Amino acid sequence: MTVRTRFAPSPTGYMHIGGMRTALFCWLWARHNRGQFILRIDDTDQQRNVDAALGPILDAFRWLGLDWDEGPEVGGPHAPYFQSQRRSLYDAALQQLLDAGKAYRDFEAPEDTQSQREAAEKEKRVYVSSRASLVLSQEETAKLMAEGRPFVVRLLVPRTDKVVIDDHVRGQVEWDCSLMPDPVVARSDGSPLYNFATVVDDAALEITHVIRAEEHLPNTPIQVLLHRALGYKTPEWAHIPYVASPGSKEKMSKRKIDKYRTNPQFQKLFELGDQVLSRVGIDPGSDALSPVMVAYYQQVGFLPAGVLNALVRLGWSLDDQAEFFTLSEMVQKFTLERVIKSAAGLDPDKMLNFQAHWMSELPAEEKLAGCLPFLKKAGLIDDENDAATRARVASVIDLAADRIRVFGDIFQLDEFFVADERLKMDDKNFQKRVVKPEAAVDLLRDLRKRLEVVTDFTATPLHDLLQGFAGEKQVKVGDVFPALRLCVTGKAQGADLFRSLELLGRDCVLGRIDRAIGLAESQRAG
RNA sequence: GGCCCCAUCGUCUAGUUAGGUCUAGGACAUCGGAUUUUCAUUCCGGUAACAGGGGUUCAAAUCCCCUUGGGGUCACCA
Repeated sequence: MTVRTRFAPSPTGYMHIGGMRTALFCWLWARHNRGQFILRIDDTDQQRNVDAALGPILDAFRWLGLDWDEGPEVGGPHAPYFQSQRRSLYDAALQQLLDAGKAYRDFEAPEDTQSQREAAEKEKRVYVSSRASLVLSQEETAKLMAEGRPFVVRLLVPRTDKVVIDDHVRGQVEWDCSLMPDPVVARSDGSPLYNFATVVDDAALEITHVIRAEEHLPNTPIQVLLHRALGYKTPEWAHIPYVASPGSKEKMSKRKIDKYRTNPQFQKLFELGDQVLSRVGIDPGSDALSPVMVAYYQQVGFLPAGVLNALVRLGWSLDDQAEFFTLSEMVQKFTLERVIKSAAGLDPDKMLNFQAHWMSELPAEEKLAGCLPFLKKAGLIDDENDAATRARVASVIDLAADRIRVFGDIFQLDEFFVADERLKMDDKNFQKRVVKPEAAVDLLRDLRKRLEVVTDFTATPLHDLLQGFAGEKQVKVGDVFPALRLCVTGKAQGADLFRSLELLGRDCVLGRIDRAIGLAESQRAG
């Protein structure tokens, strides 16, 4: 048997991080078994704009490197892969159910059904369908139809049956059919409902394993009944836990983003994200892009490897040790058997840690390729292809070392790209290190003279020079180094000071010292 | 409320199927310390969990029951 799994997104305009985890598990199970992974678009409820709303979803798959064997763009033997284009299949299946007497036309007014439901609830009684339309004779039914009386089609639930599944994650789960209302399978306009279309398609596409989030568990008995009624072989089920928001068991949701902003576990990620996004021209406060969406991580400069690793470890583990997995290792080692049952909260800190790990493994050339677009978007460089620019960026990346966890972290080193007059000063520390200490400005002036004449403006001689200078002046290096750093980078801390000086170059360093001295003097005067 | 699911450090998890090797392991976070005259990294170390109650058993985190708690879902949405 060839394993075939599917992921069936609705075109919503964005890819949910939790949905992505579900998709990843589907994909991994298919690949692990050398089977096929199918993308099917559940757009029965959509009108236009399917293309626009689908784009970000396909982009997310492409970005993470999850390919699909059948589906949009690639087609396949069971095309089309949009439910909106498969109507004839549903119509035929509907007719089949009706002909076999396994479904019936329900002429009951929706309000009546609703009030029965409410009455049952009030009386603490289980609600099941009245089936009033079931007693109608063929003639009566035909008459009502001829009159144009609206009806829905309901599956006739075999009330004495039980549905038992052997779920790959949850084990045996069972439902008593006597407690189930007859589910609607077709609306009054004849269009199929989710549960029905899904079953028809899962069978038609020969899906062997339905792997989906556990929120679908209550749909399962209905779908099993539908499979049976249509004479299909039921697929195997695996209901995986949904992705919860950090530190909770609540399903992660796009609408709760304001709440997440105040969640301490989300703090570092938001800080990082806000900082990067504001530089690349995206409003960090807007909910058009948030950590609930896969695109967020891409825009902030995460690696697919980092996101993938974080996702796979959410609800799945190999053993008591392994944390890091490449995609191909995941394919090799993933099994449904080792998926956990309980909901797993997204852990942004751990995600950042996975990310940092894979970034540190990334070859320099790829780091460069990743950082360039960020600098370009922020207007910090002009031409990504210019050899000199690339060389400079490469040097900065090398200097930054593991300070770059996401590509957007390159902005931490923006002093290497901004013009001198636009260098932002960390005012608080500038006050403390340069403006307030009496001797600081004089010291900087003397230092400037030395820097002006030093023959070899590279890290090691510069280090020796500074060291000697401090000794000579009888001051602590702690009084000189930080002040100099503030003057030339605007920051209180950062990458190696001497390599920074070398990379900045003599002219730049001298100019920035002058500017800082001027700034300090005017602040002292003021 | 009905139905269903879940329950180990703050978080992600190992251990539960085949009870003993678990004085409960790892990772992230956190706190200390070392290295780096900054920051980051790296390295060492610390704090920290079997929801509660009953059984079964020589022995229970592991099996059974109850309680509590958390969650999902209850549409002519998907």
